[in-house]
Amino acid sequence: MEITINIDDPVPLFSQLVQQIKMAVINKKISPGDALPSIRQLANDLALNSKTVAKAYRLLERDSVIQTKGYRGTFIHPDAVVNSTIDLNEWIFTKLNETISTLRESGVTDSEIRIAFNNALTGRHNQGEKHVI
Amino acid sequence: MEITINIDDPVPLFSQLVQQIKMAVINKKISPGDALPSIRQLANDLALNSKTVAKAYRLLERDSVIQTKGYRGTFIHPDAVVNSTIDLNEWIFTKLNETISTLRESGVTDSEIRIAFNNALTGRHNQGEKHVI
DNA sequence: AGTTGTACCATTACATCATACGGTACAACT
DNA sequence: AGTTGTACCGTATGATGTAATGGTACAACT
Repeated sequence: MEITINIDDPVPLFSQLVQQIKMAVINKKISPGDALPSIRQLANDLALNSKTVAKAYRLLERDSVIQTKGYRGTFIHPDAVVNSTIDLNEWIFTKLNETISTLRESGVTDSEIRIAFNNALTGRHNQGEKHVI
Repeated sequence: MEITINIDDPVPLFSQLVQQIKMAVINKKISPGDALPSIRQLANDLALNSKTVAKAYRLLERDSVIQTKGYRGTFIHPDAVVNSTIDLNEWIFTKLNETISTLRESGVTDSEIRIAFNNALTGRHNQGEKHVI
């Protein structure tokens, strides 16, 4: 498994890692059950911070592409091949697009959508015009 | 119609204007058909930039609270009373919250939601992990 | 003792955006 | 000539979020 990180690539480092590991799974460079290098080991090899690698591993486990077994290390998930082909971002994009389209059709400004989005995401409510009678 | 703008209020100036005009309509300080001060006039009276007032007017017309008739000036919309009580932001907030909840339940990170949201809003696609086979 | 993943504390650089401002110009009216 | 709303150019500031970095610490194992 050869992983190459490009600092000049606009794609975030942790994303490059996620991509390449998924690609390695898809292209059978690594198979379910195989052990992955430890976070610190990989960080050292790629000259990255361990937090960056940890972030990639965390996302990969969320997508069930890898499995961390605590002190025993990290391994490729049994269903890794299938789960590597699933593009979660595509689904997120679609979901958000539906909502945004609905709002736009009602004449809502992109600015207003953005503000409301941030409010919704951060949990706070009623930022802006609180003219409720 | 007395309008007071507070510079120290964290609420944006144009929002304060929108609020106060809607409140004036609700409290019958102004009635449908009444003429509003011109953008430049009001900006001058409140010591605001004309663009700030114009932005408020634009939003008020979008909400059908006022009606601009070009060179003839701006007037209170016939349905202003009803439309002033409608809280569009509430509806936007609810709509976005539904989508965000759905995504979160699927383990999607707030960070990922934010990135996908920006991509969806700016129209661009496939930012981040483009590992599609 | 050394390694595993993980969870905190933190800072830095960079990008994006909202808000508000200023100037200039236009057509259509009084 | 003066006014109306509107549209375009622009700049400046403050806020916010991402990405990436560093250090420290923990329990559970070999």
